[in-house]
Amino acid sequence: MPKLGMEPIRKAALVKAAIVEIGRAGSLDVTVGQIARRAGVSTALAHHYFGSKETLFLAAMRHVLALYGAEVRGALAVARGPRGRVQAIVAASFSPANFRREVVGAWLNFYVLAQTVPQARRLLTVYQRRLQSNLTHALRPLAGARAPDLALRLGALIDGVYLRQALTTDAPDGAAAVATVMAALDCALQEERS
Amino acid sequence: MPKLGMEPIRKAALVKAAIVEIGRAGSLDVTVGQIARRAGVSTALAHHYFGSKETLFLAAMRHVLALYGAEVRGALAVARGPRGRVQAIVAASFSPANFRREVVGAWLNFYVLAQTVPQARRLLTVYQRRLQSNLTHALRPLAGARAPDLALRLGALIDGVYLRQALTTDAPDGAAAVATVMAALDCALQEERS
DNA sequence: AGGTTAATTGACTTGTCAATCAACAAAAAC
DNA sequence: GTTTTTGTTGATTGACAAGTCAATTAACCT
Repeated sequence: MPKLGMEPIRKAALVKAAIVEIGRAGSLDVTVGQIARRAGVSTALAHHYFGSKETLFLAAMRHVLALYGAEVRGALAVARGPRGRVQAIVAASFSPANFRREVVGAWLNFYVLAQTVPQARRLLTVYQRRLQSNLTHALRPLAGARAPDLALRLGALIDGVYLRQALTTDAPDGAAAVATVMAALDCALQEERS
Repeated sequence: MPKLGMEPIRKAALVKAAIVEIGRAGSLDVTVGQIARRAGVSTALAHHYFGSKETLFLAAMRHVLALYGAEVRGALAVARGPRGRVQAIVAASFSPANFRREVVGAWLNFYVLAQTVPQARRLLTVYQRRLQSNLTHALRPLAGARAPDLALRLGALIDGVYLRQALTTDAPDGAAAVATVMAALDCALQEERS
């Protein structure tokens, strides 16, 4: 049965399964067995490729963060004008891919993981810094010296709206989320002009 | 050794110990043994009074939420003017008691608990609704019909700023947090006036 | 004094799960 | 055609933790 070149395929499947299981369970209390079963392999294989549950979790985090980063870059590439760039970042944060219940649940638990696992914290910190930096650059032409402060505010607002999604039973509404954040932006810009 | 009327004392001690341990561990992965030891009792006693780990966690949540609610009410009682009322709510959210690392860590994990335990979700939902309602009432004289929308935005911003505290290694800075939120408020009010 | 009740615990049961290991299958290399 | 490498798993181990129980101590009541 063994075919060659399985490693990347299995790893990818396990990472994806881990995200799904964490999202479904809404907790990091998922067994390697659950993840492996969903990926269609044995627990031993999961350990074979990742060495430990923690490593697998970290790989899952990296995957989610990478997806998000790619989405932001993609949206930025086609965005026009400073305000368009900000909107691109916000919209990417609430894109259907990132704003699904299971993904939000996984994010929430990655925050928890970051409390205990230094490497997880580092990953999240890097993400946050990059978001902050992206927002600041996009805001610079609009808000000048106040750009960093505004970026902080908008970044926190994005996180907050995201977090609240974890509580509501309703289906996620990305458009409404974007509208909320963009309204805050416009109000800040109006303040700027005056 | 047994003195009478221990129940409320033990329960309180266990609840407090649970919050501390959850905050310290940064995760719900704390054993009843750890909590009991910190409270100075045996694991059996913890089960005797609470019946299950989950019930103990729910009691801890209720305690944190009650503390927060009391702080908000207290601040509202002495606040003057509509803007003062908003500031009171915000300041209570970032008061030294609520903005300590361990408490923030506990909050974060209560969000996680709410993913799995319906009653935990109900508790958090009630808190959020009350915060929303308080903010809306305070904002009504300032923002009129836009009060609900603004309350939503400010509420999410509070949550976001709070969440970010869970990641930084720095000591919490409640004043800066309040400033961030109040800046957003002022900017929205300025928009209103124009 | 004797019975009831609250407080308290150590020992035990039961279950679970991460991680390991020994073994097997097939492709590749020689 | 044997040997090595890669993929794969069932079975096992060792640790740990939630929840139970029977037994103990002391206060309270009458």
